[in-house]
Amino acid sequence: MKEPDATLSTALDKLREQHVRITPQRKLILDYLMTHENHPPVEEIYKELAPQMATLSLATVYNTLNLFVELGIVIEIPNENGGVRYDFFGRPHYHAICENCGKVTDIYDPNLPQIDGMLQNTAKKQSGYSFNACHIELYGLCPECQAKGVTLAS
Amino acid sequence: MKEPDATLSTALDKLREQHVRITPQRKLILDYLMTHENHPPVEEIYKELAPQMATLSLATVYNTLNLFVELGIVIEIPNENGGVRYDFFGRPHYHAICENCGKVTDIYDPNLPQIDGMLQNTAKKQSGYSFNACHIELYGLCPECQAKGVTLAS
DNA sequence: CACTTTTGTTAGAAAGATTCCAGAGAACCT
DNA sequence: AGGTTCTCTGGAATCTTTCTAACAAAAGTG
Repeated sequence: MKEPDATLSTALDKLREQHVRITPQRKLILDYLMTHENHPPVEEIYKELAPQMATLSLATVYNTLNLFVELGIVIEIPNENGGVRYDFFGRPHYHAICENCGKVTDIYDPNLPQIDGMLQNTAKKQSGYSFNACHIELYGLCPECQAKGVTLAS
Repeated sequence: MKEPDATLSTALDKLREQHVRITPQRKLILDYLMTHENHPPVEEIYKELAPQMATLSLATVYNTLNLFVELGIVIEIPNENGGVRYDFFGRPHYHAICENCGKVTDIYDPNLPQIDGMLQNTAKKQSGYSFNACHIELYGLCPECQAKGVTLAS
């Protein structure tokens, strides 16, 4: 009963629900994001996938990623150089980001729903917003960069 | 005992501590960020300040903002269009961001230090990172856009 | 104080990233 | 299958950010 791509088909269902057409390009990009934990920037996604689909256009990668972000399937993570990395958001999590090497590590925290609730509660009272998503990033040094003896300016 | 620019001089002290020279340009940009709650993008800062300092260069705005981010005086907030907005970070807070109009509202939460501690604790155990900063963004709709009857795609 | 060294600024050019566009092609519904 | 509508492509256009070299200003030295 173990479908290897159970989550992929779930994600595709989500696309169908939103009346978004499922094209080979979208499937390919989604699959790439789901099977890679490296939080790639646009350029990397394009370079990896271009060999598999010779005609894939860079514009399509941009368009598709923007679409996925709008649909909430994928989220953007700010990059040290002002760039953006992409992250398949199948299960809620937050991010540890290394300020030296730029690595992004996912953190799965059982308390996240509760924390999320607290934040939204306070924020709603103070601002009157209604919320539907929460992004958290912790900045610091990864174990490798710590071992190298890197220290931060501030 | 209410210095109107108490926080400005505090921030300038922070620059001095880091042996960063205080130039008119840096002072101008810092002052602008502190006295505006609009979380401006680079372009807006430049447009606003150019009349006040005719020779101000766009490159200097970029350089200065990057410097402030490195020093932790200012933080970057991801923008809906992949751009970046800048936010003077005098007191810890997080952000409510409207997915329709892009407005950013600061949330000051008394529980933030505690929440921050919980997040860092879990993240440290799971990843081995050491942390020194935490960014939280909540995405949703601001009261004005709610009143307009805007609803979100997802 | 002069002198030396370091650091910051400018303006324009260059590099890089992202979006636009029109026509060709593909997905979905019945 | 047919037709409608949406999507993709590839190159150009645009926008954003960084680089460079020359100059200016400030800090440190004795």
